[in-house]
Amino acid sequence: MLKLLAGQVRATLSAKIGGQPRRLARQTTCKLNTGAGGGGRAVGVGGEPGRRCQWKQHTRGASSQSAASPPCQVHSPARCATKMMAMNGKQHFSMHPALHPSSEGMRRVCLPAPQLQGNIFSGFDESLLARAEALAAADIVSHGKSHPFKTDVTYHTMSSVPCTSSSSTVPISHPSSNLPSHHHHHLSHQTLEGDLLDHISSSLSVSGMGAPPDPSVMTTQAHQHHLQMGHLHQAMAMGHPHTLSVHNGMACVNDVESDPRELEAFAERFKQRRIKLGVTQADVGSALANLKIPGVGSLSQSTICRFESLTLSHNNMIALKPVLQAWLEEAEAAYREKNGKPELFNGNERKRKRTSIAAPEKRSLEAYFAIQPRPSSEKIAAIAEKLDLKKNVVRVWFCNQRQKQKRMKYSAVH
DNA sequence: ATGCATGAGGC
DNA sequence: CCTCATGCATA
Repeated sequence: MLKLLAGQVRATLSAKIGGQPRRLARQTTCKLNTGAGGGGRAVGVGGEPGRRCQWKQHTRGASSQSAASPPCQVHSPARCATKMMAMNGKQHFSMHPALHPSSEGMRRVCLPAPQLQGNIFSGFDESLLARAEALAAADIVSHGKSHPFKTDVTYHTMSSVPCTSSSSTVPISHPSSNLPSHHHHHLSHQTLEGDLLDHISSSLSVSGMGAPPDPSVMTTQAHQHHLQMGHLHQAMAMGHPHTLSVHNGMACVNDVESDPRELEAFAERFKQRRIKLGVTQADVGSALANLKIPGVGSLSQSTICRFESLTLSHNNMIALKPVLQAWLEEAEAAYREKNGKPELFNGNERKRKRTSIAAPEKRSLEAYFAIQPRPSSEKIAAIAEKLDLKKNVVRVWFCNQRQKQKRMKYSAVH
């Protein structure tokens, strides 16, 4: 099984890191950030200067961006298009279902969900919307802030999975999309408005106070998957931390450890060592391209930061770990030898404005989200209209909110 | 450290 | 149109 695991990891890596598409299937395209925005799945490039973290990172940073990453080079808008791929092709290893951790499932399971009532009313209409909004507002007034839930959920270590990686590729990934409903009901739909409203009201208020976690979404999805896994594993995972050796071309990555504890420990260790080396998150991100690991390009400061703070999905953490581990080893070796590392500094110009949703609107969105995390297009349009926001902004907000919910964060809780 | 966004890969 | 991995822009 190790092999299997290893394979998986690899697959994961390739898929993600490599810029390859998640399911490996298609390859291609790396997209890097082309001009605009963010990124897609490929490894993009980019580091950024950002920093301001409290730790010491001195800000120097400069902007970075490395130039090209192996695969695609990046930075420019259209460039890359094809290429890449060389690497790995491996892929598809399928694991036994049992092995898979399905991160999603787990995650969800563990997540605290704030209010569930939401599910019950899944289809709210205008009035419901209005209600939610009103409630949100009221809520606010009454308690000061009160959002129903906090954004990130935390993934608790324990639950996680054993081995796993699920690569995004195969297994796990998507449970989600359309999930049916879980137990309770989604059935209702508009009809029950009255009742729903009442419920909602209560729920909202409740949430305001306690902010219970919302299981709605997760629950659903979780069900889809096996929720099981909860604990099982750790055992295996621990084994070896092998580092991944990624020697040319082949990465032997076997880090199988998908043990959340391991990941958590690694992230922490990574952060400390990085700081010790005096390297910023942005530098690490851009330096990754220098590792020349096939399929691995640079990453942004954001991603490194999220890795360290464990705010990436489980799969993503697992995929990135070997790469970061490789960098760390190399950087420490270089440090010992006193070689400065090459890093890269580049500067780039950027400009893209970020829309910012005002607090009141945000509160309303949160209220809606508590009721229905996955509003239909129509609902989104209705919400957008009410809040005077662009529909796409609202849609993206919901997507991001859902993503946040699923985010992993190991908290030792439990 | 995070919010809003993009885009590949999927249904 | 969603999910997921990521990134730019920001607080």
